[in-house]
Amino acid sequence: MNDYICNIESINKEIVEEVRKKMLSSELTVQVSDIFKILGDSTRVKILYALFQEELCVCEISALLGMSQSAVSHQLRILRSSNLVKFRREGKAVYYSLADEHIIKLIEMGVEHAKE
Amino acid sequence: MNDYICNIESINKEIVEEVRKKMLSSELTVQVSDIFKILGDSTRVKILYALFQEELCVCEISALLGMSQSAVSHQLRILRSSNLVKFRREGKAVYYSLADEHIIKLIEMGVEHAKE
DNA sequence: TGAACATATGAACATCTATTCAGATGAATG
DNA sequence: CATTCATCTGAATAGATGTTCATATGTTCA
Repeated sequence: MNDYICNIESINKEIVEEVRKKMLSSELTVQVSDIFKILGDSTRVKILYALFQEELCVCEISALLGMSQSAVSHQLRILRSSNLVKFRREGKAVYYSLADEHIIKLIEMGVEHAKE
Repeated sequence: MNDYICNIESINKEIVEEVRKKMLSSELTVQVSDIFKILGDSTRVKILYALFQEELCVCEISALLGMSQSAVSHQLRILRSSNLVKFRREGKAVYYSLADEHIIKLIEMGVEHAKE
């Protein structure tokens, strides 16, 4: 980027500084946007919402969503590594469930926003 | 994808159907994930959070974030087209502000989640 | 009107992302 | 222990995304 600074009345430099003080830390902002990035894919939202209703194994999820088992598994990996889901093995099947229902509150709030 | 269906006890087909009934509509899910997609970039979260503090013009935002005017403008275009920000022209400058503070509630909830 | 300034935009580019495909892993079962 | 089944994983690929650069637009002011 260039270091261009516009000439709008000098007082606004103070405003910028005031706003800067109230900003979230850069790390926190990145963490927050990382969470939203995970919710920014409809497949993952569907998986989370399904697991909110019921514990499900991989093949049930792929049947529910009409997606390949592989695609679902890749997305589950992302959800696992962000600690949004947990899983247990039962024989050949692996059952997934929500690690924390808090994430559903976020989704529901997104739903509220979308409905407006 | 392949149409493979696993052989887990037949009763689970009923479970899948039960869950399917409780799922959000596909369009709504896409709309929701589209909102999260917008929040899934730290630059946009920073811009929204800054505008929550104060109405700002483009060059103030770019000074605040240490980003080029062009990059900020491109992001503002995305925020504009999702109706998250509004703007008014004042001479040469264009001042942006939040269209709806509701989006901040979402961000704050993301912050809560991130802090855990 | 022309120069200076603030912002917007299109093209180009590098990076990231989601899915598919092929094959590996790990558990049950005969 | 070989086979079958459910799941996982790595490589490949196509499409999306964010930034930069150059330039266009629109406003002010001399």
